[in-house]
Amino acid sequence: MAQSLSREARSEGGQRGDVAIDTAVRAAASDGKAPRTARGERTLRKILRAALQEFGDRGYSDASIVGITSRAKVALGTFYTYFDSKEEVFQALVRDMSDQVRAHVAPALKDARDGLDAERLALAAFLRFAAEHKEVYRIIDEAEFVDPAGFRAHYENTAGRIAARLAKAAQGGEIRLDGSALAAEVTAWAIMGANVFLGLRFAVWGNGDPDEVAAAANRLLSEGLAAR
Amino acid sequence: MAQSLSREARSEGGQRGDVAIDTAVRAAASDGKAPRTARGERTLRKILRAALQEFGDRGYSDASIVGITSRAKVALGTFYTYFDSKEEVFQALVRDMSDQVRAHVAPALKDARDGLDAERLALAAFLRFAAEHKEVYRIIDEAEFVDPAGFRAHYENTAGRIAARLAKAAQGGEIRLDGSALAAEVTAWAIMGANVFLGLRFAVWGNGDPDEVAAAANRLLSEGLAAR
DNA sequence: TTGAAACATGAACCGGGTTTCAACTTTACA
DNA sequence: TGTAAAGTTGAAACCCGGTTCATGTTTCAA
Repeated sequence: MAQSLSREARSEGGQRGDVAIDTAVRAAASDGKAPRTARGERTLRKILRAALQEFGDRGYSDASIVGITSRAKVALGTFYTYFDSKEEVFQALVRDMSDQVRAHVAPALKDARDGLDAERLALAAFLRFAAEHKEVYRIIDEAEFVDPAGFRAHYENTAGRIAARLAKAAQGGEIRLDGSALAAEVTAWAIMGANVFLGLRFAVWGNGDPDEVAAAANRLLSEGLAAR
Repeated sequence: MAQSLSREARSEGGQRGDVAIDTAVRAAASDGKAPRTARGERTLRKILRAALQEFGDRGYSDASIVGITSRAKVALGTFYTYFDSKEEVFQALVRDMSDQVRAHVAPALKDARDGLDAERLALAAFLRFAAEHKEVYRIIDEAEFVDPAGFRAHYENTAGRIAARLAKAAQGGEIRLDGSALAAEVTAWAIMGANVFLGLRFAVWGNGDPDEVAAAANRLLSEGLAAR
């Protein structure tokens, strides 16, 4: 049921450059305010898309429900058919954006020649995504204050995925490994933090070529800084 | 003149664990709303201290002027003797916190045996500071949305300082160096991002021992991940 | 075709927070 | 000691945006 609705609605949305919003649709759906009609799902998607834009370019506190509904071209009250509050849409969006990032990075890993190369490709994919979707970057960052739980979940999941990749590479003997659990977690968080800030500097603000930036960062990661 | 006022006022403030707020005092002072009296400076300091607490534990949008003035134990209207708006105090605070971080990290560098060791000590000092002053961490982070210019300035300055340290170490032949300007900037931002996220994970959220975390991160930085 | 459920509408309500201001108190300095 | 400048006060004006709700429209299944 939900399946067929999704397929129907997706075929009319999805302009170039837009990110999908399926996770948010499902999140809202599991919320007791699920649309039960194709029209309903279409409206929900319009609102979610509009909310992404509104939050993306005005920030949480300057964003307004009127702003969202007028972008979506629906009446003010319609918003409350699908969400209980401003905060709730934002949370739905955060979960979705978290998923978006993962979904855009994952396929890039397929081409990796080895574990370190996977990290390079992951970073390059992330940089490309961040450059093209600054709104997404911004929403996740602002979640630190508006939806701390969602924010934390996003980064813990991301760090967990990095740690898992490193563990696999360590098992294959490709990267050095000192058994300490702390060292493993520190490494994962350090890589993640570096990636996020490189995204801020070179994708969101400046324009560095994603591949060059990723290559430079990868050399640092594999060889370190100490002279031979 | 301002000198003697500062000395006077400082002697009555400064409870244990508090961060200083001198830069913010000066910033406000250069703003046309400078206090011209010892009493005035005392009040300004009370407001700034209160604002730091209020923003620190409620976040920018939940923080209120009433909250600030009642913490400071001054009347609501007094606030507007020193600041034109809520945003303006926040900006003053951001500049100040940026300075605080620098001021707490700088002295730790004196004991460094070499360039890489300096980075280790810098991180350890930062972690200690972040653990003890989560409000400061939070305010700088939230500046991304409330005071983008201040936020950007903070990180560009920080990255610049890291880059300068690395350049010096490279000149001494201690760390490898490929001449590329991009690589140098990528390295500085990567280190900074790693530090910030390690601060979030181990100082603000969890509790990792600053020295152990810094040691683990430093090994990653100097040796990299590639197996021998 | 029809009626019940789902959805859409936007004016009005409402609370909370920022900012103003005129009266009052304290400080500085001659 | 006197007075102008600096600082303090808090009630009230003012603004703005989130949320509600009664009414009207569309959808869907029988």
